[in-house]
Amino acid sequence: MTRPVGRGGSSAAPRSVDVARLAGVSQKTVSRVFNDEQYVSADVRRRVLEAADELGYRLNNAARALASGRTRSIGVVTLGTALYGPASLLMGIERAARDTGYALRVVNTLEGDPGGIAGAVESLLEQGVDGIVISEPIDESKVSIHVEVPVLVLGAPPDFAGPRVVTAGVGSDLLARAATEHLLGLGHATVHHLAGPQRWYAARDRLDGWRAALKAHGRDEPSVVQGDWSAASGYAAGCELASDGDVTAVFAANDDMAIGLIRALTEAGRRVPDDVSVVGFDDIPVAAYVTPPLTTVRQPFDAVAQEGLKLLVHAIEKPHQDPLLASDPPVELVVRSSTAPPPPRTTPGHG
Amino acid sequence: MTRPVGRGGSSAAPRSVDVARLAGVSQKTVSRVFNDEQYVSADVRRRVLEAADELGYRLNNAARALASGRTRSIGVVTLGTALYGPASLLMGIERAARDTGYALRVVNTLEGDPGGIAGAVESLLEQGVDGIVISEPIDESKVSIHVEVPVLVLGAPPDFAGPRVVTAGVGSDLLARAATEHLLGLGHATVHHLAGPQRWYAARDRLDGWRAALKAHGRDEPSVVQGDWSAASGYAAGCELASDGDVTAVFAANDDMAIGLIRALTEAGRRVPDDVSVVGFDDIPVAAYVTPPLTTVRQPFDAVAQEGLKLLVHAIEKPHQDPLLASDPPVELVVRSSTAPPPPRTTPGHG
DNA sequence: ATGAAAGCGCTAACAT
DNA sequence: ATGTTAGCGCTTTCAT
Repeated sequence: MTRPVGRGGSSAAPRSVDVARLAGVSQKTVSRVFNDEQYVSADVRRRVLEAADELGYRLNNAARALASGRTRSIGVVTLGTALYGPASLLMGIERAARDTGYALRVVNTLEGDPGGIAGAVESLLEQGVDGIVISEPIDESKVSIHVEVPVLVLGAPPDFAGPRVVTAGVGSDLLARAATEHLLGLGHATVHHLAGPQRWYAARDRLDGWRAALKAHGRDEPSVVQGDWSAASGYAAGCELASDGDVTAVFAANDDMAIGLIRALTEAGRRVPDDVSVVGFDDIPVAAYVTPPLTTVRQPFDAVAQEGLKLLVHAIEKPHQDPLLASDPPVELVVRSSTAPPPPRTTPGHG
Repeated sequence: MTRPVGRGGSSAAPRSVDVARLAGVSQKTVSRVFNDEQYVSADVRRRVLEAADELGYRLNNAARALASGRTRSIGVVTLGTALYGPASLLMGIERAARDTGYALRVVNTLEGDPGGIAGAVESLLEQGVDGIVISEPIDESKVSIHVEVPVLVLGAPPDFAGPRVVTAGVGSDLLARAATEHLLGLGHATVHHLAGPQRWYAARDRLDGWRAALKAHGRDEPSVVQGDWSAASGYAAGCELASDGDVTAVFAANDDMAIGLIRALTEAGRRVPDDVSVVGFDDIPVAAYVTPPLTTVRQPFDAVAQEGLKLLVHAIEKPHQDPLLASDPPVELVVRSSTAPPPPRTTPGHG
């Protein structure tokens, strides 16, 4: 109690001046060392580093950000679900961000959140970020992105535009198309689609890909069944589809729904893949081990995150150059045992 | 080109002085309004808010942090996997953090990362955080947490101690015990365990719970089979266990492994649950829809995250009070169709 | 209930 | 290759 604990107290964190004093150099030189600037002699650098180590010095990021105007951090807006896709993407983003030397700030938008994406972006801006990534956006009241920092939108078409917006990984329609064509190639007359919630761009994308494949091959487009990503909704859809004898192939917009669907089909006495083929989307970790092992399409989350971040960092650090362009991620269809040729038509007529 | 774009340029973000000027008050008053301090007349508050709105003013967090010494953000160290458990926990933490007014900074420790948890903590400290949460820690070279800020460890026993460490959600041994006792209650002579990687506290916890249940009931403790959380490792374990006719019940440390296990058992001709009962852990979204629907144990991730954060925030904001104590999270066993009484012993001897 | 002055710990711009 | 000076935009402390 005889000694103030606050400023100047014994517990105060060491600052760069303290290091400078101990190393016998100017404070600016310490700054140079910690910023890897050139023109510091090896000897001075060593002395500074030693002094810093001795004092347990740590750079103060707030001061650095204030003085430089750069925070060296990137904000990400996620959906706040533990769904495999979004979660994988987030992990990929963290890894990629760290590789490029940026820290990560995360804000969720729970579905139906007040403010939604716009609110999340606002909150990130206030926290201070050099760039923002919007992962798996959903469409809510036309977010007009009106921010000074560059924005990376992962998994939405470029019409999500704004002043400094870059996009990556928008090829999920291609993947959906590949899935549908796999089924068509097996000999199915047409393919039904169990769609995700249409507020999600990811869901719309897959719907588009399915539709494109059907159209390209001149097939009928059966009416779409709506799900909400959950296995429960897949189960409900399966109950509905099981009663329709024309259904021989279904493309589900994610694996969870595909698994629910298969269960409903099986319970209704329709065998998978003998009677009905099912393909999923995502290749979740258990996809290869459910019954039957699921044919599905795999998204290269890591690659998408990595490329996206490269574009974002470029936009942050070279604001006057043209933004880089994203390349389409590779299509990877994993064929397992939930798909097969359609059963022979035993009843040619409908009655 | 006739006008510098930098300082004082037209694109500079408005500061609190600008707001003050427009509102006709002092800069300090603007600060008061934005910090919800008392002693600001309703009229002045309104004028300040209007001015801020007009200019598009946003508080500068770096400056605030520098001046106040508080960052109003919490750092979380995660494992960098998209596994359901860790991902759910992270989402829960984000939500809870935001509810308490803190922003979130996230750092992964990929398994086998240089520096590991200690490195991640160091990096968070440098970024500037008021508290740290270590989610689902793994045991690597005895991390001695040596930091000034409070640390919340989620899902590890308190021996992970340090100066200002609080713990929550360590009851997963209780859940494991409940799972094992469910099997015992069904009449199984003993229960095998398919364990997670023992570097994870979560895995050890479950092992302990299983062991405790067996011991409490005076049962044999079969040798443990090691997995790595993946369905593939569960499958491998299943191949091994299928050949042992004594195995009638298995408790798997997570659902993914349980699903792989069931597949191997089924392929080997051992029916689940008729010949072998299996219980998983986590209640992943598809657990109810795989074949057979999985009996499993559910962790209240949200509740754990919320309680943990309450403790952490308390430790941050009331450093001189005693830390709050965590209550054990509730046990929730979800009984579905992968568990049943053991088959009648048709072959009494081993010949 | 409001304001003035000082300074948080760093980087930037300009010496030397 | 190294040092000096002046802020960055807030909060703090102390007046009033």
